Amino acid sequence: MDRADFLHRDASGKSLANRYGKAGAKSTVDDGRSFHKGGEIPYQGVDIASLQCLPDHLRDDFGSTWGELAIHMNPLPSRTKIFFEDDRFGAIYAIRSGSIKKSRLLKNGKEQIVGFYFAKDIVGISGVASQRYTTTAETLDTTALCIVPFKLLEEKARNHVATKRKLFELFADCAEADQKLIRILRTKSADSRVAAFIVYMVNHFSKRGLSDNHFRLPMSRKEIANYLGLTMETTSRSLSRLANDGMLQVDNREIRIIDRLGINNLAGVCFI
Amino acid sequence: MDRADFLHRDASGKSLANRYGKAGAKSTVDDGRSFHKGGEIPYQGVDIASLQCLPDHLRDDFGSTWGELAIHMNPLPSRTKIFFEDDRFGAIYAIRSGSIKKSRLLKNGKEQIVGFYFAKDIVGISGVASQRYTTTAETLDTTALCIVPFKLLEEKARNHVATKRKLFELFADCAEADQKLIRILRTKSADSRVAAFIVYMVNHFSKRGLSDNHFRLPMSRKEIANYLGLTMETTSRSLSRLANDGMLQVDNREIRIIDRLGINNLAGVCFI
DNA sequence: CGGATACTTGAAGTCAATCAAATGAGGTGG
DNA sequence: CCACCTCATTTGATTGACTTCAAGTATCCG
Repeated sequence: MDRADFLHRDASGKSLANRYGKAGAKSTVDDGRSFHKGGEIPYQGVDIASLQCLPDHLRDDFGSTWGELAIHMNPLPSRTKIFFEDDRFGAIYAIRSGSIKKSRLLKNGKEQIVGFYFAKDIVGISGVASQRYTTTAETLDTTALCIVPFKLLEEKARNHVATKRKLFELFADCAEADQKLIRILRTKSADSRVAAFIVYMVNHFSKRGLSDNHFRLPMSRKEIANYLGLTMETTSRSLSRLANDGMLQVDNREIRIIDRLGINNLAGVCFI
Repeated sequence: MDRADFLHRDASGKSLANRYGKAGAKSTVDDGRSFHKGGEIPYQGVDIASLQCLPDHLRDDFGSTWGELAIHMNPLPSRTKIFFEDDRFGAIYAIRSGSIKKSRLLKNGKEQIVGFYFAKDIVGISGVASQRYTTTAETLDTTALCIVPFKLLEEKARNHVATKRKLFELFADCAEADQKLIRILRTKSADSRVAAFIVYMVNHFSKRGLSDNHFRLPMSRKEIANYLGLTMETTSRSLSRLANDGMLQVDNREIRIIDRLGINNLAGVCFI
């Protein structure tokens, strides 16, 4: 079985998450090992105690709250599915680098993108309520993850108030992301939606210590359009318009913000 | 202080929920008593053990899981605020009869309606993560509620697996409602959005033992439009069109479904 | 280099927002 | 009980924005 078969679930195959979902706390490491077995990316062992594994805001005062629970994974290639909608829930995933899109498969076979996630984000938590992942997660470029088996986390949360609180926060973040998308989709103007998307992206990146005026989009125009409830053409035209109006420089997927105030005003309509 | 002043928060006033939020498990009953103090609706005492208070699906095999935690309230008049966005979270509310809308206040003072709720629904649970209500809840007509102080519920959930599971379910329902709205808002056609709304309403009612082909809308066209991301005029026109096409009978707020299949097909676009 | 895919741009049509006005329903006070 | 007022709703006409269909250009990857 080659890696593509393994990672991209077919009729009989199982996604990464499904394997982790079935793993007890004890056997998690072994499953982590088997995940990359025979893959092009060699498995280099589990860095159980790695503090680099998890984002700063997930460490407690001793610097180790979740690090000791997390399994440090080697980078996954672009367009790798991490878990599928309706897969049994078993772990949450912290992004160390790269990017992920979350989507739902509609009954007509089309996908509905419900969010984009980047370094220091956590994905998969929304599955805890129903014990199944509510979305499919897929890498947009080479992406390094930490797997945090939920059973361990839950156990820790039982006696550790800070962990419990953090779990609740992650939950609240999920809901807030949905509300943000609802606000965007209620906005009529395509330009405002696109501006809101750009502002969201740059805020997200700058909050994480990256440049506050330029970044590279890891997703296609089609995917942006899908997320924003527009067509690819309209999204492209909006970006061109924003560039023509001197608000942005657009060079393929490289975006540079020229008129931050203008963009904010335009995006503001989404959040008024 | 008259009731209107008390229920509709002004600069110094507090909503019902804020009072409950500050109440400990012990003093909840007293706060419940004080809520109606001086109001036109006389307070008749707390029906602690009332099994009628909560919907069937919130009872365990012994018929009393949540009933013993709930405070049975007298009906509130139409257009009464139950809790406000950002109020301190303290209790969840089970609707016995009537209807509620949940909304968020946008920065420009406009409201954004995010959901409608009816008998046997639960509202307020989304506040648990951030310990603040994430929306404002308001009755649309005369509405009878049960208040379930969350501290008691949480305590029960600690040792009672079924309660814990039910809490998770309620959480998942919240998220699912958001996803439903996202699907609707991504739908281009106004007719499809309105059809989806009608289908949602009738399904909701028929699942709860009411008629599966007619019902009365408790909310205005403006509120439907707000929820669906349309204007009032477009919503009205869509309803007229559906009526003209022989799918519905519309008499003011009374709706009767004539062509269930046609409506479903049209609405289906929202859920494909 | 060549094929495929991603992206941009153009032209035309459709549909919802907007502005405007008329009608209908509900509530109030005489 | 009716006149009157207010607010909700419907309906009409117009305008503008987004989609759609179509063609051309750029970029990526072997």
